[in-house]
Amino acid sequence: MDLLLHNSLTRHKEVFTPADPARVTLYVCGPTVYDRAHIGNARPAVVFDVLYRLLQTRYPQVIYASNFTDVDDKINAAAAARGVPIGVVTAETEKFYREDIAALGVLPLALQPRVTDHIPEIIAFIETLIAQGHAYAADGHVLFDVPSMPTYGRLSGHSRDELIAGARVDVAPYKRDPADFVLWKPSTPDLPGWDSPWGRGRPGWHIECSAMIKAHLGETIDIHGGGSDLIFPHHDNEIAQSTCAHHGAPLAHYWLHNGMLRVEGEKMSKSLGNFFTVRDLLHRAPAEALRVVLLSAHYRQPLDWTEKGLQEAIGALDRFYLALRRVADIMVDPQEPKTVVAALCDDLNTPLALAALHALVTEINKTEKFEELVTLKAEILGAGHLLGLLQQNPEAWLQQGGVNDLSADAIEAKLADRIAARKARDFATADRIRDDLIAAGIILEDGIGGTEWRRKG
RNA sequence: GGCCGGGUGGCAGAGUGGUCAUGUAGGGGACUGCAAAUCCCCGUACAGCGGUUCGAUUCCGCUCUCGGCCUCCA
Repeated sequence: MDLLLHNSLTRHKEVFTPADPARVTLYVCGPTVYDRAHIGNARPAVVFDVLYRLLQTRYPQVIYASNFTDVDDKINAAAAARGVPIGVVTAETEKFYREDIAALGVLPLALQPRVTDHIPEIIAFIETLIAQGHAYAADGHVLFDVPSMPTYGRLSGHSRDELIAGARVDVAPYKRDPADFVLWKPSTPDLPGWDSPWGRGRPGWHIECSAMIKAHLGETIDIHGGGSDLIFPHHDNEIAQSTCAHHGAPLAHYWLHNGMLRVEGEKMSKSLGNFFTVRDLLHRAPAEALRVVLLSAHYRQPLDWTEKGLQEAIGALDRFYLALRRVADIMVDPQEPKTVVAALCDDLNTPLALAALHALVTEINKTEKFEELVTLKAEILGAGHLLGLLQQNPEAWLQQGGVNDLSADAIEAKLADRIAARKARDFATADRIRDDLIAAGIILEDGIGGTEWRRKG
């Protein structure tokens, strides 16, 4: 089955054909490490994790890199505000990011390069651009010469003229052309800086991705991903730098962009007070539920983060794990179901994949036949593996609770009392015990094999 | 102002030129001591106006409207 991906470059779905099927390369723009990851940061991490998982089922080697941008004015500001060295902010934020993203079931990446580890490569890259006549030094800066690249702005659809016409900021005097952008800029002694042919300075925003892609993946990669807000200027500028440095070789064949997150219908912003960090949300809801929310809309669509949506995600996982609990004793080898694979192969249609998973769950709930239970459980777990879901013990999900909740032992004791009461057909006592447990957030289910319990999500 | 992308049932959210999304909420039924869970059934959703077509929610145009980017941003 072909894998179709929507290529932002052509604005069409295209069949994915890697340049070298033996070595598929993927790069996704990572965070600038100055503050806790917010839920919007988590969307590309989770979405491209699903792509990574899907690619791994189809190709023997997938090399996936995502950067940490650890040189940036926002970092400088954050460090100054806290009165700590920049390295403290970046090291701490990177650690938090890794923890938060791992909690969301994102597979670890082998390549997570940092800008500060690639300064020589960046300087070399800039020197190449100057030598090729695509960049120039001026007033301690090095700028990319936009008019030297006729196809500049193709990804975003912006022409250089439109950019200049729509410019809302004053043009720096050292720029030859108003559209030129910074590759290298001077640093004052109090700011991080490195010696360079143009004096002590630091890299501009876009150059690090071009340099690190070249260093780790090569001149041309298969897939480049990131948030849609990066299309312009970041990705257009990456394309400009890399294409010009590499004699016209494209930077990436396929460009994928995820849509932006909103919160309760509003733009997420610190000033509105609706700025959720992943950490905050992990305290309020199970990580797996956050992941389901992030996959419940197609990655290119905007996603409205709502409390209702989060509760629905918890409900969906309850349904999945309830079905898996019923077949907990059956051992299977996970197998990717065709319906889910087909959904994901159609430009990562995760809502459709989730619908297909619901259909499998309905099927397993309906059947008593052992052979069907085996097949369906294998497929449900296989779907879960592709989506990064359903990898925990059903009881772990269904009985997870907060620290102040009733302990499992206490619940089991009450359950034993109730079973005795029911045996004696003392339903008044049995119902009173059940009501007590419901009040404590415990839901009971009397089945033919005994009574099961779970915590209300 | 420029460049993009949307408007689907109470809500969330796929998709399609002509019988079905799916989930959730709601109504009914089966099962249950009663529940819970599960299963079954139900409600004539495609912003508006034109056009193409035997037929459009799906294609084209216009209008209205929402959002992203153009400035740090996933």
